[in-house]
Amino acid sequence: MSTRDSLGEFEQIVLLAMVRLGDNAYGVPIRHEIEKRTKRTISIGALYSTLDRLEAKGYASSWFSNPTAERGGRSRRYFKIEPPGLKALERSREVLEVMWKGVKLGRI
Amino acid sequence: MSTRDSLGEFEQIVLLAMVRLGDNAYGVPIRHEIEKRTKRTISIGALYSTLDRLEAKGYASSWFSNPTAERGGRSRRYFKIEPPGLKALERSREVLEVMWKGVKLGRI
DNA sequence: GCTATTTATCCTACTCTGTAGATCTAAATT
DNA sequence: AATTTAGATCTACAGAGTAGGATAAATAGC
Repeated sequence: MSTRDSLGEFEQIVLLAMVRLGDNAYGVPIRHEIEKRTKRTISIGALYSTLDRLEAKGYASSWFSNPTAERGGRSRRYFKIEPPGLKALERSREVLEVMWKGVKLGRI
Repeated sequence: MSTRDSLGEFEQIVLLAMVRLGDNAYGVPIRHEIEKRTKRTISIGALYSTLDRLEAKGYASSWFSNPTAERGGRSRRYFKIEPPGLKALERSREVLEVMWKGVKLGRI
């Protein structure tokens, strides 16, 4: 691992979507939440590989639900942010905050 | 190029350092500004390769100064953010803003 | 029961970004 | 001319971002 240990931008976005969704955080709604809020489409692959990496780093955990009674059967893989993920999110926000502090782009 | 066209986190940080420094934005002070504000060390190589990439994408421009009268001779390569860089910075900020909006990590 | 439909995740492959630090350049000082 | 100082370049690799086709599993309808 690098010495850096802060998050990439997309990792932040995915973690935040997870936080926003709470108990309903699995692949499909996570993707939907990001697309809805950021107005940009994200591919399925982009999402799942990021989720896998977040889990591998201990920033999130996942487990499978029993299938529901709705049509369409594959089990959902639910995600939850873990304490190191929370810390990393905070650090990332702080770093950008100190760099932005006082900057007004309009005046350049 | 990807379809994404927003900035990586470190790219944002470097562009913001450039903005903060105004007329004094060349390698050494850029690095110093980032280390001072974020409290993390960054390697010389990390900085220059990012600067090169930002320039290649048209987000920044650079030019060489005539050497000054100080000891230590190599010309400074000054950097300036360009309009597409400003736009990209704004977009990146907006994306993170909508994802953060209303999130309170303390309550998780 | 078999097939179509629906929901959802997995897999593979590739490009771009992040990171490191040794090396190279060139002027001013001694 | 040797040393010191400021500064940029180079090479190489690890990690994050991106894309979409393939796969899986359940229900609905016949």
